[in-house]
Amino acid sequence: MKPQSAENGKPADVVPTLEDVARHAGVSTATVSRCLNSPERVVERTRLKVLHAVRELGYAPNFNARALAAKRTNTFGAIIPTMENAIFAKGLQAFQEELGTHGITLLVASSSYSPDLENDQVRALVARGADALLLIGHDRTPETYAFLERRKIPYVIAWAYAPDEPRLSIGFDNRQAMRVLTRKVLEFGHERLGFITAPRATNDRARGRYQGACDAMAEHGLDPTSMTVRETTYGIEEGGDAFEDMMAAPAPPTAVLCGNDVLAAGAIKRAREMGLTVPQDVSITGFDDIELAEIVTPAITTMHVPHREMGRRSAELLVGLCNGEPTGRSLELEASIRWRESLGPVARS
Amino acid sequence: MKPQSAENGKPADVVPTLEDVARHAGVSTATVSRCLNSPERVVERTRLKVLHAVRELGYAPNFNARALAAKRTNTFGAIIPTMENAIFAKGLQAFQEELGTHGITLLVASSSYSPDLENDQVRALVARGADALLLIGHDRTPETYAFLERRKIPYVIAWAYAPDEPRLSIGFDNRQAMRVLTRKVLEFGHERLGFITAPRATNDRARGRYQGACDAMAEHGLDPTSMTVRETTYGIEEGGDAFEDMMAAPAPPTAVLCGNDVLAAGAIKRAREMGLTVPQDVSITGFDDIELAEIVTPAITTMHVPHREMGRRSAELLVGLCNGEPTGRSLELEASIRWRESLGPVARS
DNA sequence: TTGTAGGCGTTATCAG
DNA sequence: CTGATAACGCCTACAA
Repeated sequence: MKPQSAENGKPADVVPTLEDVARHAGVSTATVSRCLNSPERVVERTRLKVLHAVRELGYAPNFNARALAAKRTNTFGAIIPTMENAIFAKGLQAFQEELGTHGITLLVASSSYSPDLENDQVRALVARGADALLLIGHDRTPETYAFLERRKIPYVIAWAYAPDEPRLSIGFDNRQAMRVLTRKVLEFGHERLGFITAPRATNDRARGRYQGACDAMAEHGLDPTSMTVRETTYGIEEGGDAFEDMMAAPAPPTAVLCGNDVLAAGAIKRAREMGLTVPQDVSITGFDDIELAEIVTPAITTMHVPHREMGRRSAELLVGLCNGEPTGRSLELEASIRWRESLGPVARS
Repeated sequence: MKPQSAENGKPADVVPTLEDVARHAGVSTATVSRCLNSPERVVERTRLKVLHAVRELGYAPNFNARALAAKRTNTFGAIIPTMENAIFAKGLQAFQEELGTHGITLLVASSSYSPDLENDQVRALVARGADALLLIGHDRTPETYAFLERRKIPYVIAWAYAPDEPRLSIGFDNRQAMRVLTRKVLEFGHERLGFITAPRATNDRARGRYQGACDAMAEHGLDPTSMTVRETTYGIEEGGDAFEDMMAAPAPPTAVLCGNDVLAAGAIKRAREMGLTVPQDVSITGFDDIELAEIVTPAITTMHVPHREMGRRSAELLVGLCNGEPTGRSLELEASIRWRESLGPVARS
């Protein structure tokens, strides 16, 4: 069965190319190309003719061929650790919106918190012609950084601003933020603290947050090592398990700090199931301020991070970089506490 | 400043090409290409030599060029209405996992529930060489369908199985599912129902769910038009607003059905803020069974949809289609009620 | 088993 | 303002 024609009588299953359009319009391929890319460089009459042919044939430029020839794709890539929860959704949304105003398309990949997978994703995105990349946090394999440098791909690190990291980053100081939050917890009179964190080995944000809590304890004259720590993967259930486990100790914490809101939501849920009242029996705090934090009962007192601002600024910076602007500066944004209901004074024992 | 050399003394800022590798290894480009794509067709000795050169130069194939020449990208695309909440996350995850086992990469785009935007995304993905597409629901512009047909792009529609739709789809019957859920609500003695739905104009799932509720009412001898309906965009707050508005009526509903869990979560939250107890004062049901449904207090009685199964099956079907298997059949999956706490008997008045 | 060479669909450089 | 024509980086018959 040979390619024939569609029901409308037009040639159908041949994907029209520039050349088809050119022939159809009686001009050269170069002219068609110009019509599409810099319409002002061709006279109205020809332009109309060409545009007509384009419509007639249902022509759409082949992106791959274009990228190959033009060495620019107007596509940026973003690699986030996970799409499973909303932690990065809002920031990414803002990133995309800002890119949109510059006519740039966004490709998203998720690494499942695996540096090796992230490395693959970076290569895949770059191989696809991504002009620039948005990355989350500083921790990644040296190979990835080496690859990025060698290919001279502009990239920015979001969700983390660390004063001592050399790379271009836009975000907040995770360590400092958690230190501030922990101080508040301590000011409520809590002395036995618990800390539930995501795996820290390859996650500088999680590490920073943990260290921030330790900082605050030390400041307060408490021994950081007295803090009960549970490390667990993301997830409501996981957070709950860690919490339950922690509360089974002879002298359980009176306040449990969670490295993120998902974990905190899990802890709160489990507390309820265990018959504990939050914050009367135990205080729980979160981090990130995703929608979940407001929904849960009691609502989570958490650290609000500037999701949208990070996304928007990252886009601006990257666009600038691609247009040859001198490499911008890292940008520190503010995170601030959102007071809600899950943190209260220590219970009298 | 001219391209010089990196710290390791190797040429650096030139992106290595097949030809570079070939020269470096003392073979032809064809051989290098074979080493990468069908290693078994080249003897060990040469292969090692080539692989060494590849590593040495940090070579990574240019995807666009490859796609251009091979006319196959091993890339599928998925366009979902939103990434802002978790509704599609789990299914997409499963889709991606299944594709991964076939060596296929996934590109994701989100349409913000706009058919026009979706049309753009489809074209963008196809222009980028997507071999196949995952789409959500049946509603989209005729242009989009026409484009897909003309380019002969395999695609499958997920999240919706409608017996009377001709296109290949994998999902559940939204209408039937909501009808079942509504029946249960009615069996609890509720007669004044409220319905909060996402915009139905360009969303067949939302429409189906609404109709299902009407079906059940009619079955039950109730007038479907007596149901209070509020249509609102996705979002916790929006759901809350719709709920509050609805409850302000002289004879407010005793049970409010929500088109999805996000809306239901908003309703529950607002109910609490209004001093209403769920389900004693008013029952609320959701749809989708995303994580949120379990977290909220009270936990939402909702319709569980086969997220992962839809994702996995869609991937299998699409892979088959790309390998020239005869076009598969649409597949209806089951949705079933998850009983939790937000639905109870009608209050005595 | 390996090399040669043509072509994939665009863009960009130069003449005309 | 428009038309040849040479890249772009890779794949794949076809030959050797």
